[in-house]
Amino acid sequence: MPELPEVEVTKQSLSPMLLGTTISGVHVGKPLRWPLGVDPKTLVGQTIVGVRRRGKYLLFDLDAGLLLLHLGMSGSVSVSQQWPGPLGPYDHFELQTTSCWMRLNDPRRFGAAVFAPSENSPQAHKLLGHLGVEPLEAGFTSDYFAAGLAKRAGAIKQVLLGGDVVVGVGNIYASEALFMAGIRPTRGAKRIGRVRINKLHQAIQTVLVRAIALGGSSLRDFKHTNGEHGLFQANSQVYGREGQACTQCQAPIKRIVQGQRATYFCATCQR
DNA sequence: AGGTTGACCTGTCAGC
DNA sequence: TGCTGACAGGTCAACC
Repeated sequence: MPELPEVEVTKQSLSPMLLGTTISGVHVGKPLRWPLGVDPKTLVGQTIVGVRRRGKYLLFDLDAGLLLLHLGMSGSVSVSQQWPGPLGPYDHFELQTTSCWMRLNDPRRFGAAVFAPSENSPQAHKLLGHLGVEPLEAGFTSDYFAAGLAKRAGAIKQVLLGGDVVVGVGNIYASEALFMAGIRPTRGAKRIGRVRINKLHQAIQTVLVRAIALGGSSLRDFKHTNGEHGLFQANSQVYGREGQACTQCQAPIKRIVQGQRATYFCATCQR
């Protein structure tokens, strides 16, 4: 999915429903990417005192510990205040609280629900420890971004996806931000001039903020907690538009593969 | 140490 | 209609 905007939109809708409620039941379905790491029963009785996002992880602060949810490629979360019926074949994790049910539905099972005793525990550190700065927080300055890119010889698209310089920029928004900044996805990160780095820094924030406002993208099966699809898809400038005319210059959009992932760009507008 | 590749798992869609 | 292969939002571990 689930890039930063989708996770952020999910967090925003989950938060008011879950905050302050107490877990009364936990159901674990088929194995996800990682095991929960604790007997589900130990979560019962704990109150959800915080709902946060870090990169593409949803974090639920409990009285004693932290629950991390990742949506992988195909995950989505639903919450409802009435019993949503029996678990479906792809509902692999469910939290029942004193006022609602929350389910993680994930056909491909690349997602995960993991318990960590604290944010500083090894369990949490393994997943969160290497993450770069949040693109929409104050730490993401263009100076920081330029310093991060200066150390990286690899293609800028793959550095963005790596998540150790800046988190949350996934395959769709990496293509979109690079188009907005006029930078070719294959360009070595350290070979981008400062003026263009500033443009990319701005483009990443613009693309993400816009996507959040539109409710996240919805290329396939992403759904919000209320079951509605996002609207970003209709706003895509390059992603998924191979062969179609560039919105700036009319040249056909190209598709290449980098690191086994599809990249879309305009060979005229992006250098 | 940074860069690259494979693996995880299953649904959908295009093409024959 | 049915089968096969390509492809899909992510990210870690294991290599060079």
